[in-house]
Amino acid sequence: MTIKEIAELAGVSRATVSRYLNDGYVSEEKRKILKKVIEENSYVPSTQAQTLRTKRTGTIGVIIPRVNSEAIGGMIDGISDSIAESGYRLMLANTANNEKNEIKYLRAFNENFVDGVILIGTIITGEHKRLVSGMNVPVVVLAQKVEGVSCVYHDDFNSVKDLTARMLKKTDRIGYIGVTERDKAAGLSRKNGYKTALGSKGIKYDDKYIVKSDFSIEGGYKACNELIEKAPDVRGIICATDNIAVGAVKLLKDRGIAIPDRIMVAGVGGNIFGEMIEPSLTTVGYYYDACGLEAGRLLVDMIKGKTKARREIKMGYEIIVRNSALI
Amino acid sequence: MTIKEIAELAGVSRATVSRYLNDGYVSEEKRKILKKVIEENSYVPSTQAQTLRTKRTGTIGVIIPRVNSEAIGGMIDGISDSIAESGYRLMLANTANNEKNEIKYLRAFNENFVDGVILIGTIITGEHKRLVSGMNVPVVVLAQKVEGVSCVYHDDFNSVKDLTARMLKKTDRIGYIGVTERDKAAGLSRKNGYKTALGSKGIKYDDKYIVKSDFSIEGGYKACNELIEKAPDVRGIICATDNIAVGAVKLLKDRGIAIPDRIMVAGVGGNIFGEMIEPSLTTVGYYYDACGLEAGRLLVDMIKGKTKARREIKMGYEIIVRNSALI
DNA sequence: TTGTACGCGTTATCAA
DNA sequence: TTGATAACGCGTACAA
Repeated sequence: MTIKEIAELAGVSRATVSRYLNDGYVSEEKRKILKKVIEENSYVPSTQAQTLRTKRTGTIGVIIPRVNSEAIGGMIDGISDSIAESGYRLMLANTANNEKNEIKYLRAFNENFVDGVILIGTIITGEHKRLVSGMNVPVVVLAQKVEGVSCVYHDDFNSVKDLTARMLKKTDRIGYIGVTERDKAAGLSRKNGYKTALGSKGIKYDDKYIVKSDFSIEGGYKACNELIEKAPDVRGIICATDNIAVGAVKLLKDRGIAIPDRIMVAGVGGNIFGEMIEPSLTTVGYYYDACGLEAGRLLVDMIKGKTKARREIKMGYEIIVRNSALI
Repeated sequence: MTIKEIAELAGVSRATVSRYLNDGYVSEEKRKILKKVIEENSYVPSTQAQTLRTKRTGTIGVIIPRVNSEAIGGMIDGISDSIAESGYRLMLANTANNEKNEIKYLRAFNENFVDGVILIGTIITGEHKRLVSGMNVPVVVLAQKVEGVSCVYHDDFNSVKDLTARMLKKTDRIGYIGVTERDKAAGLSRKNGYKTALGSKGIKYDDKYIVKSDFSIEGGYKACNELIEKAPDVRGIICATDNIAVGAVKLLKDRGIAIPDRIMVAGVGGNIFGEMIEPSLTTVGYYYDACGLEAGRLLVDMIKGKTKARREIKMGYEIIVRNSALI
């Protein structure tokens, strides 16, 4: 079914059908006929043809590093909700943790397909920034703060600072298991939060208490082992992610070290499995759904031209105290 | 940049540019010029216009109940991989666990946007089946077996039958915590697996050992309590999902019942958190990634017309024995 | 091997 | 209030 056939069936011109569907500047009489004909033939306009004419695709592209993650799942849920409200569709591009793919999809989205892009970032390189600045559709970066680009991000810095400060009330000897600082959010900001908390209490930052891990549970396991070898006097451990914290807890249990009595452990992320493990995990919770919602709204505003000005939205957090660190 | 502008810049006709981009029936000389002009202007053809002409959108629609789940995440990863190989894009429709939304998106995908649809199903109603049969793009149902429709699904029946059979070597008094049987896969098939295993050993199916839960951890917690009240002599529990099993484990621990010595517990799904909890969870693992991969390939074959015949693909499973049931 | 000309299904302009 | 008609960007018979 095309608009032409509908027009013929209804005995009007294509233009009238189009008007009926859009502005609605049509006489009551023809309106009735059209309603009937369209319903009977269950006619739906071709999105492609519409896009060709109007340059509006009605879809939003979301670039994600992977889909199999609670945090990302939550953010996508939020995005889905907010853009569905505004009648947009969602197109997902999964980069499988490959920076090159991010660039590729940014390019693709820039040329076609979408009216706007949400990039759930991990590592944002100079090339990313350049590309994003030059895009001809609006872009919102999610979960990373990027100078000069609209973004919605978690308060990685203050949340870890808070977490560390609370643990500092129990002990001065706190270690840190971090991740690559190329990831500004999970790597750099969280570590800075830890450092700043130490500084506020006049404690000197000491490399002896710092180790690095990848994002896996096994990574956390190994890193924790390294840490307690380097710094046997450590009494608390802040882990940059919950995954790492789970690995750390495992290692400590395997070595017969009492949690939290001998060593406290805390993670970051608020993952659901934190409350399933033994002991349950003290952590920082972020509002993933709300972040996605906010990003979706911001982007839709930008698309509709409501918001000319760039915006940076920093979201809140909550400290979730459980048994691995009673702080 | 349009094909017309490129043509002018290169001093050829639009048709030649189009041929260069598609069939490639162009002289070496013009080929060189075109390559240069196209690169210099970083020209990319408009997908909408292409679609309008060719009726091919180059994208595949995936309808999912929610995104925040390990199983679904794994399947999407698999789909992404396989369709990216074939040059298709992926469009995601999140129904937020609402059957009405599934119908809505099926309709939308049928009219526009996509060359094929993958439906990750939970509850498949008659309306679903009718709609799917009448679609004018190919459809593959994932994670549910649907008569008369191409589908890729887990072996819910045999996996739970196996699991139960192995537990039956330790005890005859096995309870079952199930979910709604409107979900044919997680509800009906798994329960039938349990029943059949009992039958094979000549044990009479007894309602006393059966309770029902929703899909949540809390649901499992409550259901398990109900079960041990109804059947205090139960020595093993099969849970329809890992989530439920986690709740059950929690309840038993709270009531001071030793796992697995007094009561064994097993789940279904192979979720990662099963190995984090204490005791670690015996479960059935499915190959989510592989399922998604298979579904993607099947759909692409159907789109390209290679596979006229409907196919039903049943995927394998593995029993993962951990500490909650040493079977 | 190349170019002309038409059509895909819409929306937008303009004159009636 | 309506209808002709052009235009969006592309692919493809067909003729050259």
